[in-house]
Amino acid sequence: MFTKEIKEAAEAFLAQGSKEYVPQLSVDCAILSFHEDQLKVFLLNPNGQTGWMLPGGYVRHQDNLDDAANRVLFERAGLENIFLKQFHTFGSKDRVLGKEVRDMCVKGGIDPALADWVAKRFITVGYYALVNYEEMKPKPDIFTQDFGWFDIHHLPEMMADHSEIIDKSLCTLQKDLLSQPIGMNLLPETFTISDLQKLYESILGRPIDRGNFRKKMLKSNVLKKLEEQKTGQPHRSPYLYTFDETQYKQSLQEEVKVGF
Amino acid sequence: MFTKEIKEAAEAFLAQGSKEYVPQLSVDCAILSFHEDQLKVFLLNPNGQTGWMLPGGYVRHQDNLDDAANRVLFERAGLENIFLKQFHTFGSKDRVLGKEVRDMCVKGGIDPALADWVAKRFITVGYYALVNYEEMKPKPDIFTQDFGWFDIHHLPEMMADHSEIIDKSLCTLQKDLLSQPIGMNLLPETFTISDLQKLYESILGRPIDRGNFRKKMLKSNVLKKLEEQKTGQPHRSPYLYTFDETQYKQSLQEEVKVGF
DNA sequence: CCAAAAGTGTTACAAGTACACCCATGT
DNA sequence: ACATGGGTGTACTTGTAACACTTTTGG
Repeated sequence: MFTKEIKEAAEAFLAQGSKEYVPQLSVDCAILSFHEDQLKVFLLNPNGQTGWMLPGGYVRHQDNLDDAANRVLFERAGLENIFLKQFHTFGSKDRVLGKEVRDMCVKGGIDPALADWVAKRFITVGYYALVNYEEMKPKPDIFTQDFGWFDIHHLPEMMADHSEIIDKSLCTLQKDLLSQPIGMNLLPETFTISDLQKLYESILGRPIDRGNFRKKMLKSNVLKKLEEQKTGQPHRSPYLYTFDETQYKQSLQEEVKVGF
Repeated sequence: MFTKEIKEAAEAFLAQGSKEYVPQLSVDCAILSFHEDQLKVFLLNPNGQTGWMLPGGYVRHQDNLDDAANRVLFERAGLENIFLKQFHTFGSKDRVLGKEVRDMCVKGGIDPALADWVAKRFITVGYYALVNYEEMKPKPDIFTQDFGWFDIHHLPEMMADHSEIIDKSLCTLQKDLLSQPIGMNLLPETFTISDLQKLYESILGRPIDRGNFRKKMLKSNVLKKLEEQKTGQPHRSPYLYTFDETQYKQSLQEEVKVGF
C-alpha cells in the first residue's frame, strides 16, 4: 500500500503533527469549479478507504485560520490569491475518524500510536473556494489514493459528515449569489452570456429565463462586451464578454439593501 | 480580590479545565435584546480588567459545538430554547489572553501555571442569541466583577477582538433581516407596529418609512392583530399585535428567492 | 383645541416575470 | 432551408420610495 518513501513521509508528518498544530481543529475546503455545464467539487479518496472527502488541513500554531485554508488550496491545487470564504464550523461530537485512521496505519505498516492526535474528535472550519477548472493543478498528498471532480448535485459516497459540509457550502453560495457577482473566478477570461447563465443555473439548480437573465446581468455593469464573437457552432454567433474588474470588485463590497 | 471560596472554585475550574475541554477552542455569545428603543448586547467585565468581553465558554469533549453555546446561555442568562445562531469563527493567531490571565491569577493569589491552558492562543466560534430583555436573568460567574447591557452602537472599551465579533454579529443579523422575520424572541408577547419598527431601525441603524414598513409587515402574514389597544400615551391608541407562531416559523424556513 | 403619533391612501418609479419576435449560423 | 440558439422588445405584475391626508388621543 505504501512505498518506503511514502511510509517514512507519513510517519514524519504524524510524528510532528501533534506538536505543530492546534489540537482537534481542522479546515476543510470545498473547492468548486465549473466545467461541462456543471458545478463541480474537488474530492479526495484516501488510501484504503471507500468513501470520498474534502481536501483539508490543520492549523499551525503560528498561522491564522485563513492562512491554513489558503495553505490547503496552495498545496492541493497549486493556486494562490483565490476567492476563499469561510462559511460554517462543524463541531458535532461524533466528528471522529479514529477507526479510519487506525485502519490506514495498520494497512500501511505504521504505528497507530503516532496517529493518536489525528484519531481524536475534530472541529472543522468549512471554507469554499471558487477556482478556474483549467488553472487548477491537483496535487495528491501522501494519503491520497485517488482524486477528481464531481458534480456537486451528484456526489459519490462521502466519509463522515463531508456531504453535509458540501451541502452547506452550496447553500451559502446560493445565498451569496443574491448580493454578489459570481463568475470571475469560475469562468475563463472571455465567455458568453449563455455560459454565465449556465453557471448560475448550475449553482441554483433551476432554469432561469434567458431574456431576463441577460437584462439583469448587463444592467449590473460588471460585464464588458468585446468585439469578438464565438464561432464554430451551428447557430448565431454570440458575443464574448469579460468582467470589468473594477466594477466587479466594487459590487462585491456593496452592502445588501433591505427593502423598506 | 477573591474570597477564599471563589479562589478555591477558580482553582478547581482551572485544574480540571485542561482535561475537560477541547484545547484552544471556545465559543462566544453575543446575547442581544431590545430595551428602551435600543438593541443591546450583554457584556462582562472580568475581575481586575478594564475592558469588557462577551460571555463565552469552552467545549467539553462530549459536547457538540452548539451544546457549548447553549450551555453558556443557560449558565449566564438562565435561558433555554433560545434563538441561537452560529455566524463566524475567529482564528487570528493573535487571539491570546495570556497576559490578562496571568495577571488575574497573580492578583488573586492563584498559581498561574494552573491557567496555562487558558493562556494559549484560542480559536473562538461566534454565536448570536436573541432574548427577551425581561426574561433574562444574568448570572455572574466567578471571574466576573461586573456585567450589564450596552447599546450595540455605542460599545465600551472591549478586550481583544470582541468588538470585531460584535460587529460581525450585527452585520449578520442585518443580513438575516432580509430573509427572515425577527422579533418573536426580542419583543414582549404583545407589541405595536411602532415597537416593531423601532426594533428594525435599531438593528439597521437607520430610519424606515412608517407607512411602507407597516404595509410590508402586515402583508407578510406573521402578525396577528388583537382587539386590545395600547393606552396611556397622549396620542392615538395603537392596536396591539402578536406573532402568528405557525406563520412565523414557516417564513423562517422559506428559502431566499433570487430575482430572475 | 392642539400637538403628535397612528392608520390609511396615492402616485411615481423600479424591478421581476413571462413571453413573443426576429436574427444569424453551420449543416 | 431549417433547426436552434442568440439578441431584443413588450406587456403585465409586483415591489419600493416618498409623501399626503385623515383619525385619535391625553393634556
